Amino acid sequence: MEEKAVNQVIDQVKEKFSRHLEREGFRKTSERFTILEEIYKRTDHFDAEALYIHMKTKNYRVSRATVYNTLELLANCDLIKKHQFGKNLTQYEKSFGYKQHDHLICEDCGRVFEFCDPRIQQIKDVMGDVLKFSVTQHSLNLYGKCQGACESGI
Amino acid sequence: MEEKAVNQVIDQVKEKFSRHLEREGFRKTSERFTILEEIYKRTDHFDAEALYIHMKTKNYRVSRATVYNTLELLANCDLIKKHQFGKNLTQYEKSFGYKQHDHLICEDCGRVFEFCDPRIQQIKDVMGDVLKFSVTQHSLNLYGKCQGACESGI
DNA sequence: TTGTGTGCAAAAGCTTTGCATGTTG
DNA sequence: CAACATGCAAAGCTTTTGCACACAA
Repeated sequence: MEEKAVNQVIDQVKEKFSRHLEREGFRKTSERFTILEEIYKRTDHFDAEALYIHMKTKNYRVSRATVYNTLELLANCDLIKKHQFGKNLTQYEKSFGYKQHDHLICEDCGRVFEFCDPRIQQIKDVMGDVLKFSVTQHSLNLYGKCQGACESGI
Repeated sequence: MEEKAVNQVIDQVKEKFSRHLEREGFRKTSERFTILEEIYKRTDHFDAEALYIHMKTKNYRVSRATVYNTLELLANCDLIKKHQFGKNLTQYEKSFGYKQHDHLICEDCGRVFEFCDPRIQQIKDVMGDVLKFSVTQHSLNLYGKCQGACESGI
């Protein structure tokens, strides 16, 4: 059953978050776990405001400040990943259990697609070596036009 | 002489900008050319506010609105390139005559370095093909720590 | 002369901060 | 119960917009 799997993942990420908060000496508040749960129940890419609205819609009593605060904490323990897709707006995606991937952004419809290519890892390794730079992370975005859904007017 | 070369480039980019404005039916205002000139006299990466302050310092009478407007025009004709290096702030760099390159950003000191790797072109080609996506541009940033200047405390 | 571009200031959009109150450890 | 987290609203920062005036075509 699909939902069972989702719940399993939610248990795992809560556990991981819990350990992170403990390790760093932060408090385990209900808001933090609720936000994490809602993120993992939902899909794909979102921004802070959308998440805030979502929480409000579900009648949770949270503030923007807490949303931003929690997103920061979750990013710090790799439960979500921060992105910028060409706009001055931070977008997030859940990252637990996801394999490394990069993004294709359609300049027409704004949709975000994902892809993997091992060459990016090679670039990181080689460049870190050559330039005496310890690379911790990267961001690769390809921009263009999706010839599928978008061009057929969907 | 170094300065002579700079002036030659400035003449070339003004010419290119002029043709672009003509083609698109925009007016050739002194502000637009002055901003272009100041960008090409200066170095590397900058943001809109820094450029605005720079113009003010030089006693040019310009507004932020015109700076933003002109940056947009220059980006549209490939005389400058827009970037976001992990902050919600658009940064720019002159791009005329520069070969394709990507960026390494030091998470400690914020400095931006450049590198080239042909593999990125392969990724663009292959992914565009596989995913039926016409890739027009990309952005690849590597984040980490520069073991040189930064770690020795400079 | 006509209408686009400009300067200025105000507004908008995303994010952070200050403060009083609530909750965790 | 002490310190940290929260909610709320205000402030901050980057970017955009509205309007009257200036100037390119």
